[in-house]
Amino acid sequence: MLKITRKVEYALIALRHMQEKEKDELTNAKEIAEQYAMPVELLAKTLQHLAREKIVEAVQGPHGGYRIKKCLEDINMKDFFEKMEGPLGIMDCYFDSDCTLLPMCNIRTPIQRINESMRSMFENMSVGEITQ
Amino acid sequence: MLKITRKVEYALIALRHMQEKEKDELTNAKEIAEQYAMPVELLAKTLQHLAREKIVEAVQGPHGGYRIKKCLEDINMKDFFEKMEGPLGIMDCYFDSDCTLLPMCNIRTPIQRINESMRSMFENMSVGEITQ
DNA sequence: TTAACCCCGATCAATTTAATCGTAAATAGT
DNA sequence: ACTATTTACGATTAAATTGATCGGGGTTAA
Ligand code: FES
Ligand code: FES
Repeated sequence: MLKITRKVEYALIALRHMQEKEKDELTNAKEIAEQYAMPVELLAKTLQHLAREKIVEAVQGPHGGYRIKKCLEDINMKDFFEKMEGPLGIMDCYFDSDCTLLPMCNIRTPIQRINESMRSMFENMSVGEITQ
Repeated sequence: MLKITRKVEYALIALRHMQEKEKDELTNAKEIAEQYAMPVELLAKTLQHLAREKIVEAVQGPHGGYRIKKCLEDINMKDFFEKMEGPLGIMDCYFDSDCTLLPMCNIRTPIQRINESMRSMFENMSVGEITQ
């Protein structure tokens, strides 16, 4: 309950790893995967996802790799989570079709409040802050 | 990602339902399950769990049922979540054996910060606030 | 003594998450 | 041009978590 996924974890670790390098220096998936004992393929996919989101830039071919593209201070964690995993809410009903599951639900309003608190907490936190 | 479980949802709905009744009035599992279209057995289990935690009181036998026991304003959501689902953290490594999974993890400290934020957010929120 | 409740562990099913696989496509070095 | 190294990406399989059901108990009012 209330856990983040491996994909997000791998993404953050990779970003931090890249951030510790020179600007423009490339890092390939294998290097990161080895260093942090992650399954290469899954990390690769994660990096590809980050590239699609324009957070990192990919360079193909031998000696290729990834480098950070966007300023990480400018991305907040809520957006980051949503880019990586889709809508952020403690219950699915927060989004699609207003609580269809429990038609008589009596905790709708308070649940929305919790959702807002959580979202705004992550909104006030930048990715850069996490990866330093 | 970052979702609460049905068990917690059912518990909150049940508590709110009970709170709308007279103090000391009993509600049985069947009544709640029917009203909110929940599987009786799962809700029953949830109520039993609440009883074990002394949040509600169970009365056995015919015309038995449950009633709220503890003042809900006095339980914070962090404790409530932990009573219902165990340790609360966005990553397992927050608890048992410091991040054994990724020995070289480079985001330990920031992850702890996020955990603390989340925990304190839920600590400053009472169950009563949610169930009104 | 029976019917209407609660109690609880064990099991099974469904969903979600994690990991792997297979096949491109790009490109630097030769 | 060929080859080795790298990213790209959908499809599939495996594992873990969550949700639901089952089967056997207790308790007690009527
Ligand atoms: S079903 Fe959406 S808050 Fe209850
Ligand atoms: S493994 Fe615990 S924060 Fe990274």
